[in-house]
Amino acid sequence: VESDAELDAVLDRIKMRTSASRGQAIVGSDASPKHTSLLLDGIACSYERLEDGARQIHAFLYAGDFCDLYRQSSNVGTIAAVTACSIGVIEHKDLEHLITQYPALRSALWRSTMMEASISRQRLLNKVRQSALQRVAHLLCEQMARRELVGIDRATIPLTQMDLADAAGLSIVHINRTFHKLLSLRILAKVGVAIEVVNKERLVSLANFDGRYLNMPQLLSHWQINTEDD
Amino acid sequence: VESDAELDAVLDRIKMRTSASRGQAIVGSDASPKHTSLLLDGIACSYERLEDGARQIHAFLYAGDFCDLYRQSSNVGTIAAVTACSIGVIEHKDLEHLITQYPALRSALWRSTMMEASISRQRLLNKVRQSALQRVAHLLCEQMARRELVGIDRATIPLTQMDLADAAGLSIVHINRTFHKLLSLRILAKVGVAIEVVNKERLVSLANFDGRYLNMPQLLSHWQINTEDD
DNA sequence: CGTGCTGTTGAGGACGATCAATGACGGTGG
DNA sequence: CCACCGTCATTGATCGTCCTCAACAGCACG
Repeated sequence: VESDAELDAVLDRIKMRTSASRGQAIVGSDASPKHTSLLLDGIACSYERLEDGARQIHAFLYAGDFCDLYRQSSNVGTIAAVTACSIGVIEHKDLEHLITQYPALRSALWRSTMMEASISRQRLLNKVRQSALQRVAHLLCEQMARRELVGIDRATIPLTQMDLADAAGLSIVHINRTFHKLLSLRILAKVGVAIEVVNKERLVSLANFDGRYLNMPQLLSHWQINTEDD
Repeated sequence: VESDAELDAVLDRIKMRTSASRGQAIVGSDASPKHTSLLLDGIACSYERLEDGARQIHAFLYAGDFCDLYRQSSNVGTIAAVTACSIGVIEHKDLEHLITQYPALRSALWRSTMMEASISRQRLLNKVRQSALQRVAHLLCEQMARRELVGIDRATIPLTQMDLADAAGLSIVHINRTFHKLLSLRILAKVGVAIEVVNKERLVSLANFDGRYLNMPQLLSHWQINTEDD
């Protein structure tokens, strides 16, 4: 998400690397750990357990995302691996040094916070009053867009139907039926446990997806811009 | 939302006051006006028109809220008066002067942006997989909490059932039935066109409402705090 | 060879949308 | 004063979407 120089500087500060496999927690409910986790590879998700035991997925994380940014704003919650993940750990102290050294870093962090906010707002629109078909389509479009931003071209999204269900807020059974409808429409295809998007145009038009909300930097108003140059 | 000294300074810069009555737009879809509107009195809402003509209300605004903060993050949208409103207009130039003069102002603006993000995230949780009864209850709890923050004690919320419907994403008909259920539970009462909360405890427990997410300042992590002292 | 996770399929039922009609109230113009 | 209109609230009936319960198939892993 950051530019080259800053990225290298950040990667330099990674003291320790961990890995996690599907289902394992990356960041638990520790109040305030002394370190920050940066997702280096794989897909993770930020979720919350509801009273009835259901799992509500707030967001999916890709390589380059700071895990704790997502947690702070959702107040409470867990970050867990969705696919095999590799995680870098950075000390808070080091990160703060970096921020004073590279002011652009702070803006980058802000930008990703804003992006997450924008995503959840967009989701809000799409969850209410939209059919399950559109919800799922939109969710998949969002993943495609995020993957592109991180430089992944493969049209294969390694999410299970359960992941979709928990993220879309629909029952597994209904996700399955919806999924099959998308199969019969030749929009998706099955690749083992993963989902392949075979007709992106139709997916986008079905979801009424407008990826612009993911590219916010230009859209930020003068106040945000102000914070960048001090 | 701001503290005394800053508030006075801001109010001092108000060049012009406008008023709007129910339904009138306060901020239209102007790309980038040269001024910023501050809601001084009344209730407004930030909404968006969907393709099918339905109105989706993103947020309700109370006295002290900057209208444009809400618009920037929802990308596009309109701010309209829900009750009779009084609006103060501030030039961008003046506002920027104020920000350099009172650094705390910037944090205040950020905080309210974050609060809005937090609200929409919370809404997301409550819209999906919650019954209409709980959705409405939660929405009303949110309004009560926001009103308290602004210093309004009256338990009478001047929203029509249509406003509720558009904000909750439910049909007017169903809102009406839900509303009557809340009446028969002795949780709400009718006061003319407005809604009165007669049993707040039960409303809160029904909605499973945890107002903590509205008081974010303490929750903000070190990165946010950093932006306050430079 | 059992156990667990994921996916699949059927049947019944709850919730909320939509359509349609009606009532209540306030304002406006004749 | 009254007829007319617009907004908001109310109520009934029907229907589609999605949930829940329940059973079962495929597959990996021990």
